[in-house]
Parts: sequence; C-alpha cells; structure tokens
Amino acid sequence: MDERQLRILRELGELGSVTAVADALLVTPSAISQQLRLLQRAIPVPLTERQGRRLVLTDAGQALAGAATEVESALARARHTVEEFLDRPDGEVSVAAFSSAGAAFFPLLLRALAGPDGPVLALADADVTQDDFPPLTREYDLVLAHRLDHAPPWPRTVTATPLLSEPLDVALPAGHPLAAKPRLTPRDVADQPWIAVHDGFPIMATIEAIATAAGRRPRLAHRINEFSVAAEVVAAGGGLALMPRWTSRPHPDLVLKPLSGVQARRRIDALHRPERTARKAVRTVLTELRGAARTIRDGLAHDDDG
Amino acid sequence: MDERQLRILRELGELGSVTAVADALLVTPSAISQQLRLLQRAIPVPLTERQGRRLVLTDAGQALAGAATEVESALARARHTVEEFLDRPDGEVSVAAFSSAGAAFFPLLLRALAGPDGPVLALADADVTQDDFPPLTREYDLVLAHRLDHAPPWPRTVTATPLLSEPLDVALPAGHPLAAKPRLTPRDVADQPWIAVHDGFPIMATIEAIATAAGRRPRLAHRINEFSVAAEVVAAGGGLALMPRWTSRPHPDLVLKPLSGVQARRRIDALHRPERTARKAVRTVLTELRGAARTIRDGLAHDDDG
DNA sequence: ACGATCTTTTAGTTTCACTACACAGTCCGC
DNA sequence: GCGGACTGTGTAGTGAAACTAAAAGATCGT
Repeated sequence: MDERQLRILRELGELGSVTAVADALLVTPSAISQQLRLLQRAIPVPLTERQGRRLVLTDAGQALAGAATEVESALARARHTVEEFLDRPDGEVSVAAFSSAGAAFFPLLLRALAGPDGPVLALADADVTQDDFPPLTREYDLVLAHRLDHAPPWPRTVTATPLLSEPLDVALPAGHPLAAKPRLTPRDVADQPWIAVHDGFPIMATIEAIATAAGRRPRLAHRINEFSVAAEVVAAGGGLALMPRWTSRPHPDLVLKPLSGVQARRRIDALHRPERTARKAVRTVLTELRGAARTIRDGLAHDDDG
Repeated sequence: MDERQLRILRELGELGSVTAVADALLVTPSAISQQLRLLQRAIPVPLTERQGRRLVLTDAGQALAGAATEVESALARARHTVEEFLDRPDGEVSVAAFSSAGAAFFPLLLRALAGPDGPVLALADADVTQDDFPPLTREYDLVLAHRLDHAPPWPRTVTATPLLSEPLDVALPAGHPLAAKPRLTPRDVADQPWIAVHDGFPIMATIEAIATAAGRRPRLAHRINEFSVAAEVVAAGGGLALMPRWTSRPHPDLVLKPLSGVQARRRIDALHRPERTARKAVRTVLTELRGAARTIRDGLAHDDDG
C-alpha cells in the first residue's frame, strides 16, 4: 500500500471508472487495473466491485479512500513546507560580526527589528583572521567581515554584500604634538611606535603600507586586536594606532586624524552562503544591515549619546 | 518527493548519519545518498550539509523532515483504516429476507439491536426464486433464504449459516372435516385442491412429494406466494396450503396440522459472501439472527401477543 | 444480435531503486 | 604527522516494479 495506489483508489471513488482514472492520471487503464490488483492483494476484504461494466468502491474501499485523502493532503503540505519555511518572515537569523562591527551594527539592528513578526536575531561576535571569515558562513546566516581595499577578494563560495567603506584614521592622545595638524602624512607617523593587530588580521597591511610610503620599517610596539583596548593604550601614551572612523566609539582623550598619501580604508561586507537569502527573514536582516551602514556612514549612529 | 525520500530525510534527522540511516532501512549507504540527491534535486535550497564527515539536516531539511513525519502518520493511519473499518461495531448492516422470514426475524432483530453503538440495520424484503437468493449477497450483507431439506445445497460462492429447520404443516379452515385429526397423512390430503406457490419457489416440491406419496398428481388450484394471502384464501375455503409452523403469524380461522409420512421441512439459512463477516457489525447481526432463530423455534416469538 | 464501451489479462519494455565497488574527505591514535 | 578507520559519494550493472500495447472477456444499448 503506497501513495500511488491510494491515489488511484481515491480517484476511482471520485471518477467511478478505471478508464476515467487512467485518463486523469495519464496512463493506460491497464496500469490502473494492475495497481488496484496489487493494492487489493494487501487487503483481506474487497475494496472494489463490478457494477455493470464499471468498477466502483465497496464500503471498505471508501473508508480507505478517505484515509488516502489525508495521506495526499499531508504530502501536499510537505511539498509546501519548504516554501513556507523560506517565506516565513519571523525565523531565526544568526549574525556574526567582528568586534567593532558588532558594537556598531548590533544595536542598530536590534532597534530596527524589535517589532513582533520580524526575524528573531541571534547575534554573536567572532574575531577571527581574514581567512576564517568565509568558513563562518557555515554556522551563521550572515557574517560581517572586513578586509582592506586592496586585499584579495572573498572566495567565490560566499556572496559578499558591501556595507561600508570606512576610512582608517590615526588615533593619538589629545595632547600629542601631531594632534595640532588637521591631517597626517606617512612621514609624520612612520617613526612613531605603533599598536598593531595580531598577525593575519586585516589592519596590519595598512600599517606596513604607511611605513613603506615613508621608506621605513614600522615600529610595532604592541599587538592589540580590540579597538577599545587599543584606545586606552593610545591614551596612556603607548603609541599610535589605526582606528576606524565611524565604527569605534570615540574615546574622550583621543583624537582621530585622517591620513593622506596612502589608501587607508577598510571595507565591511556581509558574507553569506548564496542559498541563505532564500529565506525571507535573512533578506530582511540583510536589508536592515544596509540601512544601518548608511546610518553609521552618515554619522547618525551615536545620536542617542547627546 | 515521495514517501520513501521523506522517510530517509526524517531518519537522517534522527540518526544523524547516512550510514546509520542505511543500517536502519536495511540498504547500502549508496542508496541513501542517491535518494537524498534525488530529493534535493526537487528542492531549491539545501536540505543537508556536511558536518565533518557526517551529513546533517539544515534548518530547511528539519522543516521538511517535520512534514515527513505527518506524511508517515497519515500513511500509518491509512494502513489501519481497513482494520478499523472492519472492527467498528456500529456500521450499517443490510439484511434481506423473504417475506415470512422477514416478518418473523426483523422485529426480533430490531429489538435486539436497538441500543446505541450497535450495528445500524438496513432491512429489506426480497421474495425471489430459489436461484436468485445467492446473487442477492452482492447487494446485501446478509440474506435470509430458504430451501427444502432435500433441495440442492447453496452454491459454493456463498456461505450459508443454518438458522432454522422448520416443519411445514397443512393449513386448513377450522371447520374443515380433516381439522379433527391430530395429524394428516398424504392420503388424507392428496385429493384436496392446493394453494401452491409460483414456479421456482421452494415449497412447490413438497406439495408434489405429498401427491406422489399418495400416488396422485396434485390439484393446483391457486398460485400464491405470500403466506398471509394464502391464509386468507384457505380460510375462505379456496383449498389447503402448506404453511411454516413458526414463522407465519397464526390466522384465527385456520388450524395447522402436522404431516406424517413425508419429510415436510424447510431450512432457513443466512447467506453471505465469505468476506462480509470480516466486519464485526455483520458478525454481531449474524449472532443475533441465530438467537432470534432459537426464540422462534421455542415458540417465544409472539409472546407480546398475549 | 451486434457494435460500443469498459475492464482485465498477457507479454514485452522501460524506469527506477538498489548493490557492489572504487574513491574522496575527515577524524583519530600511535 | 601519518597511516588506518570511518563516512559519504560516484559509477556501472542488476533486478524488481510499473508501465504500454494488444487481445480477450464482460456488459450495455439499440
């Protein structure tokens, strides 16, 4: 007793003849007859009986045909389950971000998607090396990753949605001699001690580019990934650091000065497996991420700070 | 997307590896892998993903696996539908009977099965010739039929449950000269005019046997199938008639006298197709029919008449 | 009685799920 | 770190199952 045989039985109940069922199912009457015989073989009481030259259902056959209808509707529901799953606006969407992007984007995202019937956010921070961003898309629907402008592009296995192209400024103590200048050149800062990131993390290449532009080798005094930690060290006179202009919360004792002469920008992208955007909820979050990026770029992110 | 593929997907969700599913379903992992691939071909988003060297369900896969469970339970219900149909005590049971059996059995049957949760009776009278009783089992669950003791048995296509072996008495007007005798011989009645049944109906052979036993040819004055009609004609002096001792309601102006010397009995059987008794409701009615037969034989049928 | 209609049977073909086997990726212990 | 165990996947071949075609059997209407 399989789905097809039950289907045939139900059709026979509705259409009232083997020929009609065959026409409806686009096969020969012979096929219908054979399948009915197979179904009957599994059941100890007659399901059909001849009525003149037509074949109709017995009471037992009608009972089984009724159950067949339930099987078919369950199958139809199963066939629609995937689309429904994809079209649900309120599914859980997991988003991973490296620290500074999380600090900047997560609050905006939570605020934008606070209402009911929207995606349920599952946020996570993930500070990994450049190469480890793409694999994160296996675990998270969306991954906020960053890379330098001239770094190699993301692998083809992931889709990258550009969110922000953010300048990297030089952070220095408010009382520092260089703080008086409106903008800094590589020669201004090449001899200063630098607070760099760990190996494999994106900002590193820019520090090296600055030193190279001035014909020096960079003085790497400290290795600190976390911008908030680095900011404190800069304020305490530990050295200079490159800091993103928009996504790091301003430190009261620090000033950010733009660099000229070298391309010092990082790109923030949302990475994801292509199929993830089949889900409406994921598309919604991605749209909100772009909106948040505009907010951040236009300097509206910290409005609530007065 | 068929039932088997959904089954495989569900098992994969529960067991967590292709090999485990293969073991559970008694096939090779290759077969599982191929079926998963076929299922995936019909769905635009990934249902499974590698996790180390194992294969697990994606969220979409889990959604579909959930729907698969419903399909399976619907199929399981379908597989049990027939048995449930057979085990239901409250189905409709159709019973056909020739006139006198209906008059005697139907009231007892209705009284015995009056309660709720019992079979719903669909009664019908059917006065047909001997040969036409077996075909009635196509239309009715149970058919009360009668035949003479020495008549050929019912064909093998039907099952016969013996209910009653009933003497046939000679009915004569209360004032008839023969009414004084306690029992009658063939010679007593052979020369009397008879009220016989139509050709092909069971009682005929016995009338002929009586005449033959006396060395005569029977005088067939009238042809009346219905015992109640025949009784009125006998009472009016139209002739003698053979009447069943128990299943005909006594006529006030008639007496019934037993015959000796010839075997004058009819058998009342319940005929049915063998598979009909697969239904519990039919078995219940058959049991009640046997009980009713005892009641009739023991003369308790007309208790309510005072 | 005959043709039309419907179902069933039989034989042959096609389709499809499966096995066997080889191979590739991943984990684990020495 | 490297072979060996484990897990999943691809390929060719096999067998079962569902189908078509053709013919026969059954029933209806004229």
